[in-house]
Amino acid sequence: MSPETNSSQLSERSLYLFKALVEHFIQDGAPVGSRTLSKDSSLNLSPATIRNVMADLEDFGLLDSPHTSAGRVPTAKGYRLFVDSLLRVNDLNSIEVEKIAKELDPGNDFKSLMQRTSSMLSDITQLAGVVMLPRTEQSKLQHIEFVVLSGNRVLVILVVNDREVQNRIINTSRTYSASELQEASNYLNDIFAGKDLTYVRANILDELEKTKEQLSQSMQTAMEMAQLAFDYEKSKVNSDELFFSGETNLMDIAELCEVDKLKKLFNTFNQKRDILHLLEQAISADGIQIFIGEESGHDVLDNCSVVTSPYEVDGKILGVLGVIGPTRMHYERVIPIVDITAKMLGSALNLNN
Amino acid sequence: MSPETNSSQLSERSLYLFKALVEHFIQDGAPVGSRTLSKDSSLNLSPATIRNVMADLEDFGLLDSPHTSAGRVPTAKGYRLFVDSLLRVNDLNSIEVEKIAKELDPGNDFKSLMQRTSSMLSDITQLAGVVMLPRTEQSKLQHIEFVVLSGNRVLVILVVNDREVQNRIINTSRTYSASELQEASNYLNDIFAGKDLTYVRANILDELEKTKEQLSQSMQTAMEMAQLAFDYEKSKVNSDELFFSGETNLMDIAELCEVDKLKKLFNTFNQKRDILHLLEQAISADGIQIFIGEESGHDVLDNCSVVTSPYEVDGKILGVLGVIGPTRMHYERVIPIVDITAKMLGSALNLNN
DNA sequence: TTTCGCACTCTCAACGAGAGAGTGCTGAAT
DNA sequence: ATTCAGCACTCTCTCGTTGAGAGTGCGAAA
Repeated sequence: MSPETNSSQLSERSLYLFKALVEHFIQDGAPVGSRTLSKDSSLNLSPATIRNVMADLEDFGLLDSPHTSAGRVPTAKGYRLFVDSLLRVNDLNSIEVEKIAKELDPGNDFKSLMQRTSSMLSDITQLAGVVMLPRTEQSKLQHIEFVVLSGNRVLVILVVNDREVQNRIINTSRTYSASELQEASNYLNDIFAGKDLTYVRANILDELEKTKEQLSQSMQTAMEMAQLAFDYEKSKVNSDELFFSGETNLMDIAELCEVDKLKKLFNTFNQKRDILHLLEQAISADGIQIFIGEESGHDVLDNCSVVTSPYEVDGKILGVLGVIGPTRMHYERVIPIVDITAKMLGSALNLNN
Repeated sequence: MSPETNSSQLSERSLYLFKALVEHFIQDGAPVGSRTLSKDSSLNLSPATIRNVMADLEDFGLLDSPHTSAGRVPTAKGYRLFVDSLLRVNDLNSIEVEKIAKELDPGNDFKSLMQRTSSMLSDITQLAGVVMLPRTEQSKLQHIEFVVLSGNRVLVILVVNDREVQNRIINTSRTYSASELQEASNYLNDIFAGKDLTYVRANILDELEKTKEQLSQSMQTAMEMAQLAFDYEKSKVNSDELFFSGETNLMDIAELCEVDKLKKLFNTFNQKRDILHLLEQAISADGIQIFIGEESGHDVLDNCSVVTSPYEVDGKILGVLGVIGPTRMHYERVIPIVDITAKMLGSALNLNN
């Protein structure tokens, strides 16, 4: 059962044939028979010999046959061995690297960059692209600002992490004047700017106590506002952001083209929850990570593989991006694309700072 | 060819039978034969007689038969007659009205309300829901604010129409201090708050000239910033916002369940352009509008109908919402749902003010 | 004008035959 | 001990056929 069992107990030749079979299957999508493989592989073996080898591989759980006379197909375990030990990844040609670089022009809009990255991934791989931007634990409050709206409503604007802007509207019990709120924001910026959001939340009450004693009206106002604003933040589901694109590319994949499977898959995308969960597993990996078929634990992803890589700025992981496609995908092409995209997105974000 | 031709030249009985046929087809989705209709309709006519009537209806272009021995199916023109002249709309029962009302709790987040409305529509109809929020021509600037970011970047925050917040980051040629920008925003708020965005854009240059003469440094700064900010606005595509949901519901519809049709349809949703175009046509209509099949001019919407209604606040149309489903949908149910949702969304937004 | 009867058309599901692809096993050759 | 040719076997897929079922159109009768 240990992964070593496979590669060590199998002969060089078996592995060579296995690799040839997987490549053939990825190319054609049809079960591969002994005859095909005999003609295909450079070692001159008869179909009969190859059949023996294939029977061994099937015993190891690397291959499966849909039915008695239908050639062999790699299992999830087979794919795992393939991507872990046998696959040789292509280098991307420079034209494609250029293309990726061009699409990742940082620009000024954070979300648009994420969206473009996702689109680019799906475009270039003809699969579904996904970029996750986790709600960072560490959120440094940079600036807080209040704007009076009509009807006892106040717009709170938080600038976080030198990049991200959060807006929320709070209902207040009484009408505040613009100058009052100006004072409040000045005060809050003075004490909380540069602090972590969780710290801010935790210390509002303390500050409120202090200011009560000092009885300054403006500070009192500031604290009231802040409390409302950050309560809202707390109540808000801590939803990370996920940018999909090219889901429809998956509709061409023969393995998935039954409508009800597609429906389940698309529903999963829409809910985001499961995909998030999957990507969160990848966030701690220090490079390309590949989830194959059922391995991921989500049975909608049968016949699907997810190739992911975290992207980082200044050695700090910011998020995860990746590609979702059929298990039968061109890993040797997809892997370097995901890899380089993650790196380039990282540096694009770095420039942005 | 004029719509009157149909209803006037056809006998009462023909129309009655036609209506029965359409209702039957909407229910079952199978072509309706003369025998079925004979048993179904309360007027006691033999199948043969009904066949004669159906032949007439076919001549009028209201019915079609997939093949010689397969009963009849309504054409787009037939549906048009049906929804325009024959349909009697159900009243919604109060439980459903309650349900809609509950989902449309205004809350404070504008976009979330739109999203919830769309979800609710798709949920309750089991079709695809869509809510459009057009980028309003009239955008009153309420407040402008600058925040210094690192690296010569400045965050511009515009509050527009007492509700909407726009963020953009601009690159500046030199570093500005926080107090400089504070002064700038004060100045800009003084002269431009309450004005229309297009007016602001148009008058920045004029003001710039004036301030040049006065040579005040802070005003000069303000104008420079404003110009950068509003140039950005100009370059930004004037993209209206569209909230879809429940697209996957359409995967159950028998008429659409071929994968390549679905793919085209979903691509259309993703591009948004065509759907926007369609909804924009509905914005000037003063109530429910129904696009049937190819009528819409977008051939991906073959076999689809779109039921729309504009929603308004204070008599001013804010946007359009609707439902996309098969031509064979329960109009008598969908129409009142769309209608009441539009009205309730209108009043929810009104409360919000 | 309505209806009955009848011949006709078209689809669909079921069935069976045959081709094609691929296997596993056996026994001989290397 | 490998390797491999031969062979019987199995399974799928396609195609043609067939019969049932549904529905039509038309002409003649009521």
